[in-house]
Amino acid sequence: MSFAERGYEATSLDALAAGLEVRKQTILYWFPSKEALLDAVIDRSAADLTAALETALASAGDGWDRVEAVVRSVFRLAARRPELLGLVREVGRLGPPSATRLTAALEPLVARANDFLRAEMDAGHMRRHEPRLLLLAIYSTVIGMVTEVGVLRAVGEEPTARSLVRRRAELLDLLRSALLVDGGRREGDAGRSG
Amino acid sequence: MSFAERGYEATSLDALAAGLEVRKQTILYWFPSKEALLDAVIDRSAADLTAALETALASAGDGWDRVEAVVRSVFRLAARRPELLGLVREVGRLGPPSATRLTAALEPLVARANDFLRAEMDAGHMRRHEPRLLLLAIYSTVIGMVTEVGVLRAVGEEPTARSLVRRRAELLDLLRSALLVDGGRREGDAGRSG
DNA sequence: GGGCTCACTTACCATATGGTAGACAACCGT
DNA sequence: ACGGTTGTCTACCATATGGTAAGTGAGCCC
Repeated sequence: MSFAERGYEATSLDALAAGLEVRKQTILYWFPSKEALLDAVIDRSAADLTAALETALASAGDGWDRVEAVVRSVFRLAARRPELLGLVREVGRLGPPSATRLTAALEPLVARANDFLRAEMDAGHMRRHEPRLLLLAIYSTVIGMVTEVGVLRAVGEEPTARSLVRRRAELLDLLRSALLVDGGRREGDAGRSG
Repeated sequence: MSFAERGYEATSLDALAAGLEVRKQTILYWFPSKEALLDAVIDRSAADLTAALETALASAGDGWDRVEAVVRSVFRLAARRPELLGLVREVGRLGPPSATRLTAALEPLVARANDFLRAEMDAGHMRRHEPRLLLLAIYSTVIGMVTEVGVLRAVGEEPTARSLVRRRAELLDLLRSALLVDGGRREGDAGRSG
């Protein structure tokens, strides 16, 4: 869906319909309004995203493997269905009520990630951080590495498939260094342990 | 400028004019078109951003201090002039030609950052990474930590001033772990200094 | 075959938008 | 005092947009 590429406001129903080789009224027959269409797209995307991550996590091991599985899954989506991640980005920008809908749909994933991170920290595998802020940071980085085509070009990297692989490797490297305890240490020892 | 908040397409000249307590035609008198206005805003924002970072860097020390100075500067901007960073995000999303204009205006900063990172890596202070991709990652994380209000709420953090300080601390912590050699494990080659 | 629903279409509309044309008042140097 | 410039305004306009109303034809059920 080109809501993700051109942006919601910039995408007219006529343009959308033309892309589907259909008249605008056909869209309004299936969806009562443009916003309802967006909601439907959000629901569908959230479901797809959840399914993809769920699948990836199902066959993943423990600990760091799970982080890596999620990242790889997201990058696979970036290659196969870039609109999906673009939509997440776009909806986040639109703010309520659409953003609320999306975050609500993804809340279970967030909660799981939160619990996971906390558990890993408690187990001493990961450095201590505020899990919520850590999630925000990881989210931003991953989405950015995957969707920021403009910035990518600005730093002189063309958004090819090969580049995507490089970015994935780079990102995993960074995350490992940032998160894993045995991937670095030395910081003021974690004061507050639950 | 509310281009940053509501988005370029979603911001009408009338709305803009109303905010300025002026008629739309006054805007079109000073700027020949809406896009010209955007360009002007971009130029101004890029200049302000550059000035802010330049100032921060001028009184910063060496090595990691410089990264920290930049991050602190960006967070200060986030508190004082949130539209500035919002605009960067928005323009990045708009794509060419506006994005090209912005990236061109910020290119000197990018080049400097690139050189800096490479030098730090060569000196063995930072882990080896592709500087360009590293920049992309840092950019995404910083902008995200500062502008992703929706995601912030989604993870259960209210975007207050206090939260901003927490986010800054968290981000600096993460960056230190991720980037610094002595903040992490033994990386293959690069002889670790100090 | 008549009625009915379904998927989709054409016709149309109210509104909002970016932009043009030109009036009008304040201010200027002479 | 006056012609010109400057900044803002009112009056319009062409177009695009989301949405409503009203068909139209294919398939189906009896």
